Amino acid sequence: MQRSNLGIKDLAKLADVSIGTVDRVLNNRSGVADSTKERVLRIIKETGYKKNVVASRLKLAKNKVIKIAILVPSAKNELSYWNLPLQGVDSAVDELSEMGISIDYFYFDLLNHQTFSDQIDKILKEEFDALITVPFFEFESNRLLGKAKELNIPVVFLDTERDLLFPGNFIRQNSFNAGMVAGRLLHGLIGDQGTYVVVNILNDRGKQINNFQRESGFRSYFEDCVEEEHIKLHTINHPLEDQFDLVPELKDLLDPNQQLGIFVTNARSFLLPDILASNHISNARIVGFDLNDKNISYLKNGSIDFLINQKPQFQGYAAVKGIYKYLTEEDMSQLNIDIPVEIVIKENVEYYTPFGRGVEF
Amino acid sequence: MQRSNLGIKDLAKLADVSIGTVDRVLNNRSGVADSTKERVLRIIKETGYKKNVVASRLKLAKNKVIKIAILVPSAKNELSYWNLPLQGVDSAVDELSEMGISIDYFYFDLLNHQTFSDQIDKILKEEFDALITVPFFEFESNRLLGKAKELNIPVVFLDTERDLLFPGNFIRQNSFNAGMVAGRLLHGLIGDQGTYVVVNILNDRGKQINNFQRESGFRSYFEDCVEEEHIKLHTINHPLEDQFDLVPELKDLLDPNQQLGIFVTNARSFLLPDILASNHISNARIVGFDLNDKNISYLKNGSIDFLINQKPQFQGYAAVKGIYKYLTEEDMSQLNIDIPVEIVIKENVEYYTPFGRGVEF
DNA sequence: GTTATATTCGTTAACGTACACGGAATCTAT
DNA sequence: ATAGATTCCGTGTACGTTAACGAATATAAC
Repeated sequence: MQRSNLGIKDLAKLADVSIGTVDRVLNNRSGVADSTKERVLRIIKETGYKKNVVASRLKLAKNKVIKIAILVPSAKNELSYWNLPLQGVDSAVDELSEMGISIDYFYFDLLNHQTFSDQIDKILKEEFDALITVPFFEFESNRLLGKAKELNIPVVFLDTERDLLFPGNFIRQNSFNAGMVAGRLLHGLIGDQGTYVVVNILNDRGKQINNFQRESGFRSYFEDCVEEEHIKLHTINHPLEDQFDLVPELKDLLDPNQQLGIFVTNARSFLLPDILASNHISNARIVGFDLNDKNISYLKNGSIDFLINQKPQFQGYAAVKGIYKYLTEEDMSQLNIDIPVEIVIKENVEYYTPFGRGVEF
Repeated sequence: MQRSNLGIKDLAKLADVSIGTVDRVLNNRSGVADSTKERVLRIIKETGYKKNVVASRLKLAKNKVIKIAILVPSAKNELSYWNLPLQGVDSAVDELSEMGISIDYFYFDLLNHQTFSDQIDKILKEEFDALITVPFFEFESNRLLGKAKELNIPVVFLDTERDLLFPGNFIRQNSFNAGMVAGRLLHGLIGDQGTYVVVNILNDRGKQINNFQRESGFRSYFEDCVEEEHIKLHTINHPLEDQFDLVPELKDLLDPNQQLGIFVTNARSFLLPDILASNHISNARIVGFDLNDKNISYLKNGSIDFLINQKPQFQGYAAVKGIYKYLTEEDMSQLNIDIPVEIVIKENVEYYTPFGRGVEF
């Protein structure tokens, strides 16, 4: 890291031109002779010049605000998961407010592809500098990436990774890896002799990419780590309904002499403890995802053993910061982030909960 | 958050004075009549003006560099723990380099109080704007805080919290809480029937505050959470020697029919697996602290089950950022931080290791 | 040789804050 | 009454970057 700390003015002196010319070279604008351009470029390389982003944004903050759009599923209520990335986004925008940055929110309906497409079109028309969204619809995501590539607008996808026709930027947890983590945690609690159940609680949209990957990672853990003998490992795919009761399916699987390990592949692990209790199943351990209020309260009373945090607030925060870094420094390194698979238990949950002890996300 | 985004110039216009006068009021310098001062203050309040820190630092970066000193134990080698906070410090300084900030490193000898005191005196003479250090010596830490208070220099302590005569700033993990976390993790693996051993591996300096607090938290977990029946819970305090062998003490405690849960209260949990193996003890589970290379390699091969991360790099990083925020915005909120008790296992260790997948500390 | 048209480059005024400098007004002392 | 001190406040420059403006030179067309 070459912290030379010299400015455009010094470059000008060294290259024996004016700062205007150096500026033209740096922002490769037209109107500079090839010979001088070469000379200036040489000086830039030799000195390891790095532009002062702060001064640059100070100048530009008024006229050239960086406009970011975020398009997420419309939330049913204020406790919705999708408010969390938005919180992080707000927090980053607030931090960068002095640098001239603005954010506009757009929403689509998870059950309606068209609403996503319509919003995308609207956003692309309004000349935003960057877009944050989710890759839930494959076809539409591909269409988006194609258009964005033409317009040279960076797109960052949150929450889920998926293969697309163009390379995309993803800020999300590796769900396969998260499943492996869940595998070890549950295995540690239950041991080789127990019965294991992967519970996919499906909503209107059915099984999502994350569910598949988490289950796959979970199974992979047991394939890798357990002496090949037959671990009893089952899967239940259950639609989410008003009167929700897993037990008929569970009962067949359950050996009362064995411990039961339950891995819930989404945020609805809070549904399990009551069902288990009402059916007098007491030897079960649960690992689930996400720090929603219900999950947290069951974690605190011991009904849920582990929660895995995918840091949704941080995803939004990091997306904005990454975009800012890319647009101001042409550094793309922060546009692709593997969110740590954070393990949360009763004793450390307060660090991860909003307004808890933590300062980070 | 009132993002009015108006500047000192707008304030001046509103108050019908010049920007110079507004500046004098803001930085409460002398030379402004009470009546106008009052008027300006009213405008400031009404508009919710917030100074543009970035522009301010741009102006001051050259002449008024923020000078920070960091005083840590001298490292035996490059892999030493104390290089980690320094890495974080460097990283923060790098991030803030455009804002005019500099760091100077000082070292003391952990076995010699006097070296600490001498370095403190040296630092205080050189007119630093802030100091980062560790509170390992009680008397000397008190002396430091007293002097720093006089000179109005903020001090941030890393790694360990301790009661001192003046209120201090601490960026550290709550070790009691970390012990509780270890308790639950080990209890989950071993269950009520096992034997538990807290191992304090002592070096030249004996038992440290963190060791006490971690053990205390660990014991507290079992008091709170386990149905009062007698959990078998023992403590071994063992000096660190070349030929280190815990087993004589362990053997007395060990029931071959029971699982053994070992909680190592410092970073030396890597010493245990070999000792256990050479004595044919195979039913032991280990929870330790810190992501040093040896611990990580045992974590990866399954000899250690959990490691607790206290994010030493982040501690250094956060200290510098907190000091910067305090000195530029008079916001002390980032000078006291409870580091999350991060749970690390084989499957997620790569997120926490330097040059791993993570972007944060 | 004059005018038009590019091409290349220097000058300068911002962005918001800090602070030195000095001007103007009021007050004190002789 | 006038010099000097004091109080109050406005002006101007600087931080590093950007970009509009225009000056200088070269090339082309008549």
